[in-house]
Formats: sequence, structure tokens, C-alpha cells
Amino acid sequence: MHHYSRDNMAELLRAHDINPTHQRIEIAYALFSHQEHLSADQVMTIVNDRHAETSKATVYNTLNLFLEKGLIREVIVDPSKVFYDPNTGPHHHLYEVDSGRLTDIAADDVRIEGLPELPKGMETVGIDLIVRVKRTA
Amino acid sequence: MHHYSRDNMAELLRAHDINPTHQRIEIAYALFSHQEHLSADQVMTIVNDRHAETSKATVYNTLNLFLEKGLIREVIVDPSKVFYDPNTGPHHHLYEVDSGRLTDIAADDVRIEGLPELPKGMETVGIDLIVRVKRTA
DNA sequence: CCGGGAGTTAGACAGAGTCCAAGTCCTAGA
DNA sequence: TCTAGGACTTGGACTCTGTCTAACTCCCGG
Repeated sequence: MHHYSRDNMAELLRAHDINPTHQRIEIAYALFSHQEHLSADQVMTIVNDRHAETSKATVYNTLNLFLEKGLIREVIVDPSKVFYDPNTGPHHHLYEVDSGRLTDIAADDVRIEGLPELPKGMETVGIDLIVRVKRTA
Repeated sequence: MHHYSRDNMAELLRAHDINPTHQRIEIAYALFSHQEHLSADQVMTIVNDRHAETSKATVYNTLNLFLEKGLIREVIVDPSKVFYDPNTGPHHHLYEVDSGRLTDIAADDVRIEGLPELPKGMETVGIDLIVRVKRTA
């Protein structure tokens, strides 16, 4: 799927067992129709730049709901804020320290080998690989 | 070196081009004499449990100074706070999601292969690999 | 048309971290 | 020894991200 519409979003939400309300559709649309990884704050700005007024509480509620339901993923690279990533497939991240830009690294060719056994009674939730880069001086 | 004293710390600080003041020595000692990765808050508690009163501002100033000088490393795994890691050698992290416990993974046997070329004019600052685990239900 | 639950809202609140202006400490020089 | 100045520290106000709450709105089923 390459083109996202608000109707798409409604279906997508339903498929993830989420009741598609106006606000939820707008927020999902904001996330999926943008390339970049957005912070809660950016989501709110985008959503409120068009007609509808959506409150901060709803933005946070909704993002957390999307997380729970596995619709999006959170990316923790910046100590000051969380980024939300509509791409839930396996992939890694490139974080440009100076600018705060966060981009994807396809997981296809990346191999991680030699990780030790997990402690008993533990299971992996996820593996995050973050390559931090900066502009060469 | 397996045993850390405050005298050691003074030397260590000087070796990293940091003027060893009382507060800095205490903070360095707190970090290096503990196994765990500590948050700023925990550092402050530890340092103030003994005699000296050290202010929040100083704790943050000092941790940031240590970071700049490469004495410690910051670990960003929890959206709500930063952890500080006195181990600056190459290694990875295991994060227990439920409890917030953060432990090291030795880098010796771990190989990461197939990372794509960096964009022009970029250089790697660091590669963070975080394995998130939870208790099996 | 009505009642009720799900969803939304404004605004108060919490916690991490920064900033600032004033105060203290330490050292070098006379 | 005394003093001036820079380095360091401090309390407290402030900012920012995110959460909570209690009231309100919306929508759907009967």
C-alpha cells in the first residue's frame, strides 16, 4: 500500500481492534502519511493544522492505544522525547545527533550474531539497534 | 582495577582533564563503585546519603561534564529517564521492561554485520544495541 | 427520543532536566 | 598572610514531556 487515505485509516484501525473515531483517524493519518518519525508534539501540531481541534490528552491517549494494539512502535533515542514509528516490521534506526533526524535502516541485510542466552524465565520483547551519527567536522 | 577509592577517582578525573572537586569525586565514586546503571536521581540519593550535600544542579552539571569528557556513557532505554554507565568500552544492554533493570551484554561475541554505508559527510558516534526482555507470562 | 457507555477535553499536576544570579571555595600572586 | 579572580556550587524558578481527573460530548441501541 503506497497511498494513505482517511478511509484506509479507518479500516486499518478496525483491523487492529480500534474503534475509528475522528481524532484517531486524523492521528493515524498523520503518522502514516508522513515519512519521518514523529513525536507526540509534532503529531499534535500536524493534526491541529487542519480543521479539527484535538487535545493533548487525546493525542497521548491515542498514541498509547496504538502502541498497545501494535499499530505503531515507539523509538527511544532522544532523552527528551519519544518518537513514534508507523513501521512495525523489523528494521533499525539511524539517528542524526545534531539535527535529531531519525531514519530507518532496512533490516534485510543486517545480521546480529552471538547474543548470549537470555536468563531463565525471560523472553525477548524486541531488539533495538540504533546507529548514532553526526556530521563530520 | 577492581577496587575503587576516592583517591582513585581523583586520578581518574585528572586523567580525563577534569578538575577533581569534592562533589565530582563523590559522584564519580557513586557511579564506579556500583554495578548498576544509575539515573541522575539515584546518583543524587547515593551521594547525599553520606555526609556531603550536593545539589541537583551540580549532579546534572557533573554528569554532563563526565559525558563530554568521555568518562561515562549515557544509556537511553526508558522514555522517562536517562541512565549513566561508567563502562565506556564497547558493550550492549539488556533491558528488563517490567522492572526497569538494565544490565550489560559483553560485546566480545556479538557481531553486527551488513550495516549500510553511512550517508556522505556523516560519521558514526556510536552503535547502541538494546535487547528488551520481559518475564515470561 | 432517551439513556448510557465510549471517547474527548481543559487544565491541573508530576517528574526530569535546565537556567540563572548569587554565593562559596581555591589558588596564585604580592 | 592577605587578596582578587576564576572555577565551581547552589537554591529555586522555570520548561517541557507526559499523566490524571472530572466534566462534557458524542453516538448508538432500544
